[in-house]
Amino acid sequence: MRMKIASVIVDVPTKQTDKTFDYLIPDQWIDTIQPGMRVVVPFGPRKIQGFVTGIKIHSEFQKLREIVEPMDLEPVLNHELLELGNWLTEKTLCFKIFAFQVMLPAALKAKYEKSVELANGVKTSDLPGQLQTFFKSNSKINWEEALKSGIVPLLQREASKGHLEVLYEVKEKMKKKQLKFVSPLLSITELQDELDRLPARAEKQKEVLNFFVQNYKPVELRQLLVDLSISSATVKALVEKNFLIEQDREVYRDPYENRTFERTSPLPLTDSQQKAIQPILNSIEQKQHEVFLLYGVTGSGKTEVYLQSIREVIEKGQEAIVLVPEIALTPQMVNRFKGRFGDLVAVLHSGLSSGEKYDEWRKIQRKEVKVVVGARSAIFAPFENLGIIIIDEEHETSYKQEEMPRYHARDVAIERAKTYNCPVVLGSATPSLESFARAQKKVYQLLSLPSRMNNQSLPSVEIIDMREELRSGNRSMFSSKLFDMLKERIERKEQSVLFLNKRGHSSFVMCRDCGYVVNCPNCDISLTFHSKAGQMKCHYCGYESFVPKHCPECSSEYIRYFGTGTQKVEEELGKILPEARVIRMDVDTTGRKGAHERLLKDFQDGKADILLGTQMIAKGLDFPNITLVGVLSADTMLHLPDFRSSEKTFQLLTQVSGRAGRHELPGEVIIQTYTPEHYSVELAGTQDYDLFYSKEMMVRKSHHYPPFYYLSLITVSHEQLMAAVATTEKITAYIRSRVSDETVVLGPAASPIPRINNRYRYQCLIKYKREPDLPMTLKTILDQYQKDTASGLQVSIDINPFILM
DNA sequence: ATCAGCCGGAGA
DNA sequence: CTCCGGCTGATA
Repeated sequence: MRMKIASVIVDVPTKQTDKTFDYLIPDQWIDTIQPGMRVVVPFGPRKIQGFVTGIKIHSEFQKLREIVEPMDLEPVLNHELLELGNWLTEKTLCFKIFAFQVMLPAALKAKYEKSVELANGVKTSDLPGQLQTFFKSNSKINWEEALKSGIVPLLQREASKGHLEVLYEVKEKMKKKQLKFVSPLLSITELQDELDRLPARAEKQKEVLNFFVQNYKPVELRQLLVDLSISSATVKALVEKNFLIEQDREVYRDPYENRTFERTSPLPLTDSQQKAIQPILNSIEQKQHEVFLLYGVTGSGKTEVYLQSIREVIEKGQEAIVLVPEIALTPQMVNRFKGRFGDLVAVLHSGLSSGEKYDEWRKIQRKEVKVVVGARSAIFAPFENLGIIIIDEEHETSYKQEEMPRYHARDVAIERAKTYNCPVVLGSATPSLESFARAQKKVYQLLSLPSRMNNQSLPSVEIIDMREELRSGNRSMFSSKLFDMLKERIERKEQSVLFLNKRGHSSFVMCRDCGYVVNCPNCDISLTFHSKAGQMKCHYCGYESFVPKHCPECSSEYIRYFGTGTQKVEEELGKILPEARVIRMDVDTTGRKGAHERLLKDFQDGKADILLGTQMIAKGLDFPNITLVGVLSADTMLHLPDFRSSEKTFQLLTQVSGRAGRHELPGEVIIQTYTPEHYSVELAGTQDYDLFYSKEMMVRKSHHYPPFYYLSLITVSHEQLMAAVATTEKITAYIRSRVSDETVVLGPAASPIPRINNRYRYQCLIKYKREPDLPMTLKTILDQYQKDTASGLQVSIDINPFILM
C-alpha cells in the first residue's frame, strides 16, 4: 500500500481547527511530501498553508481533498522539532499551529492573497457596465482594491451567476536572494588560447578573460563590472561566444558582511574556571544530560568557559546553541563568538531584517554553521546533533515569551537537551531564585566562579541616602559625593557610567502643573511618546494621537513628554559639570539602526567622559577605562506591584556595579537611594548574593511565591465589566473545587491593567506546590470557553507567568 | 479565520 | 413575500 495520505495542521488558530486534517497526496508529490514540510491545502473555499505532521495509508474520512502543492523541498521541521511542537502545545496550552510557527523564522509564515477573476469562457462584455472598467486592463482584481472601490456586492452577484471566480493564493513571504554570477565555461588553457585569438580592438573582452585566467572561479556580475569598469555588454559578448556563463546563484544576506573579526585563541583558564569547566566537559564527553548553574561574579570569565565548552562540542562534530538576552546581544558579545569560531557562527537577533534572519536560519538548517548565538527564539535552531545549550544571564525575564506560545526558553532548552543527552549551562552573576534553589536541591549542578579574573577586586560600593542629602539642603539629583567623584574622574581622564533606573523604555506625556498623564481612551494605560513621529501611541491597542497643546484638565501649556529622565539628567549635568562630555543612551538616541553600536564605540574611543543611560547600558559593557558607576535612583522599580521587584532590583544593581573596574584600574560604585535600608539595595551594596538569596527566599516562602510555589494565571476579558467578573468568579470557584487545601487560589481580581482595547480584564492566580491534575483542569476551562466564540469572552492561561498582568 | 447556509425581522 | 443581517457550524 502506498502512503498517500498526509495529516496536516492548518494555519487557522482556533479551537475548532486545532487538530490534524487529512489530505490525499497527488501521485506526483508522493515521494516528495514528508512530515515537517509546509504545504498548500484547500480548506473550505480557500487555500491555506499547513504543516504535514504525518503520512499514513488510511483515513477515517471518505472524501479527501488533494494537497495543492508542497511549499518546501526539504522539511522545515525535523522529527525532533515536530515532537517539540507537541510538547510545547501541551505545556503551554497553545494551538499546535502557534507551536510550529514559533520554531521557524517569520519569513516562512504564509501570506494570503484574495482576488477575483473572470470565469472560464466569460468575456468582459458579459459583465455589468460598472465592472467592465475594472476588468478592462486586468483579468484579475485584488480583493483589497475591490473593497476600497466598494464593488464587492456587485462582484458577489456576478460570482454567484458563475461569471466570476474568487481566487485564494498562498504567497511565500520571503524570496531567496539571488545574484547573477559569471563563471568560465572553458579551462584556463582554453581561455588563454581564446585570449590570444581575440582581435586587438576587443580590449575590454581581453581584460575580462584575463581576469578569469588569474581568478578561475565564479564572480558576482555586478562586482566584476565595477572592478574592471566595463559594461554588461562586454560580458554578454563573451557569454554569447560560450566562453563564459551567467547564472543566478542564491546568496545569503550577511549582516556581518563587511566586518572582519579578529581571531582569538582559547585563553588559559584560571584554577576556578578549570574547576568549573571540567564537569561540563565530562557531561559532553559522556553524553549525559545535566543542567549546570554557572554562578560567577561579574567579570569572572564565564564567557571563556562557554567558548571552551563549545570548542569541545565542535571537535566532537556536534553543535551548540547560546542564548543571550536581547539587550545584551551587543556587537561585543557577537565579536567574542565570531572571533573564536569565525564562519561557524550564526547570529539571530531582533536587529536583523526578516530576510537576514531567514538566511541565518538556513545556514543552521544546512549545517553550514556549528554555533548559533541568539535571543530567546534561537532555542529552536534546527540543529540535529546538539552537544550543548548555554543560557547566559539566565535570570533575565526576556527568556519568557509573553504571547502564545507562552514558553520559557530555559524549559525548552532542558527538554531539547534531554533528547540529545547533552548538558545545559545556565550562567549568571545573580541567578534567578528558581535556578539557585534547584541548584541547592541538587536538581542542577552548581559551578562557581567566586572571583574576578586576574583577581581584580570587585568594585567598592557606597550607598548614599538621598534623604540625608535633602536634609542637608542638596536638592539636585546628584549627591555631593557623586558630584565630587565625577569631577575627579574627569580630571584623571577616566570614564564614568551613570545609570538611571527607570522601568521600561517608554516615555509618557504629563502636565507639569497638575500632573495629568495622557492615557489611552481604550486601555487603562498611559500613551507612549514617539519622538520620531511626534505622536503618542498605545502599545496595547495601537491608538495614536498628537500631544495636546493644552492640558485637558487644567489648560496649562506646560504639558510635555517625560522621557526616560535621561534628558533631564543630561541638562543638569551640563549645568553642574559643563566641561564633561556626555553620551546619552536611551530610546531616543538609539532608535535608529546601528546607533546603539556607534554610541558605544564613541564611548570606547574616549570621545566622552560620561555614559548616561537606562537599562540598556547595564549589560555587557566592558571597557577598561570605566572606574566609576553611579546609580542615580536605585529604588524606582522596587515599588512595583511585582513579587520579583526585589530580585530585579538586586540583579540590576549588581549588574551595573559590575561595569566598573573590570581591568587594571580599580572601580568604585555609588548607589543613590531613598530606601537604603531595603535589603535588596543594601545587599547589592555589599555584593552578597548568598545573603540576598536567603532573605528573599524567606519572603517568597511566607507569601507563597516561587520557587516554593508554582504559579498559573488565568485572565478573562470581556467588553462588559460584569461579564468578565462573573466568568472569572465561576472559573475561580471551579478551580477551588478541584485543587488541594495546600493550594492558594486568588481572585477574582482586576488585572494590573484593568482594561485593554475596551475590554475589561479580570484574573485568577493559582499558587500551588503539587497539583498533578491542574493542567487537565486548565485545559478543560480553556476548551469550555474557546468553544463558544459567541459569548464574547476571552480566556487566556499563562502557566508560570513572569508578568502578572 | 472565513464562508456558506439558515432563520427571523423589516420593508414592498 | 423578498432581502438583508446576524448567528451557527463546518472546514478533511
